[in-house]
Amino acid sequence: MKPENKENKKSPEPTRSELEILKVCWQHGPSTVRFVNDTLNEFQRPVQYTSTLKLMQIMVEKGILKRDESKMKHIYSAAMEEQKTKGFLLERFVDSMYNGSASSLMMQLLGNKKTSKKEWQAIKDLLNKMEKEQ
Amino acid sequence: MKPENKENKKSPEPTRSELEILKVCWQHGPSTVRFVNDTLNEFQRPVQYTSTLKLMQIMVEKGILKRDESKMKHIYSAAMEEQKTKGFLLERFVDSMYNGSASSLMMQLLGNKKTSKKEWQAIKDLLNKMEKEQ
DNA sequence: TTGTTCGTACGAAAAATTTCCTATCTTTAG
DNA sequence: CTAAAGATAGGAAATTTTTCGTACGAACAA
Repeated sequence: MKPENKENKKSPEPTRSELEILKVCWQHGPSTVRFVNDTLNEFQRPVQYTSTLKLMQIMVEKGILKRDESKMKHIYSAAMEEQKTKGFLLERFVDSMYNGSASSLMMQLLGNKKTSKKEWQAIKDLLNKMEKEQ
Repeated sequence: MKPENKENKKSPEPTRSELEILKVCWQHGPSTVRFVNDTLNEFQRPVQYTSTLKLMQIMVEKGILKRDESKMKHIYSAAMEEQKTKGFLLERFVDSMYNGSASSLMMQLLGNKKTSKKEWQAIKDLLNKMEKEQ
């Protein structure tokens, strides 16, 4: 049996630029290259159309995006769910930075000035709610 | 006044490999290249001595590491505190992945199977403690 | 029809990151 | 003293990531 080198890719492991694109697709749903590129240019940084195109093509090869080629304007969408991917990345982040300790990360988060009172309240509410549901 | 191009580097922005090295320095304190390299080889992946050396030299240039050259075996240590750097990276992560919403991240974290009951309890305790101190 | 606009494909250049080879110096063992 | 081991420095190669130029087809307005 020849080793098919399509399924056994370990991790999606999006690069930084790929993540930018992924986020647009998550946020706006299936999109054309034009739309993604416009969005990046408006909210992130100047980037050429063909650069975005190329990256998105590569992401299809890697299995990070899917695309519908039935029409001329190809429609790209995230191949992996937002929640799953974010969860995976978060887990890696916690493992790598806080030795897998979620509460350590929490402490950092709460000690962070950028965490507003509103956020803090939201977190408390969330905890309370989960406690009740437990 | 000429712009001195030493202080106004925006972000430390360590790369993945640099972060590996940083973590060793944080965990074990000031270290020689030899020690860091041995540690990486034992716990991370095979890597040549001079590769680690080169990277650490670059990190000194970037201001990510400091070094004491007074003795032959240079001693490297993290230039930025662990907490500060982790906080910065966490903030970037939250901004990028959860639109800056710490509570969103929390939800993801708590929904994650990998967050054990022990962790969950620790988080609750932490929240309670902070509430009292507030 | 014809030319302009907008789309994809593809290769290659450019930039960033990572790895390692080689030279040279210091220390240490014999 | 000499050889071997271990250290740094620096350049260059290799890899990965990102950007873009060019070619060419499809749609569309005139």
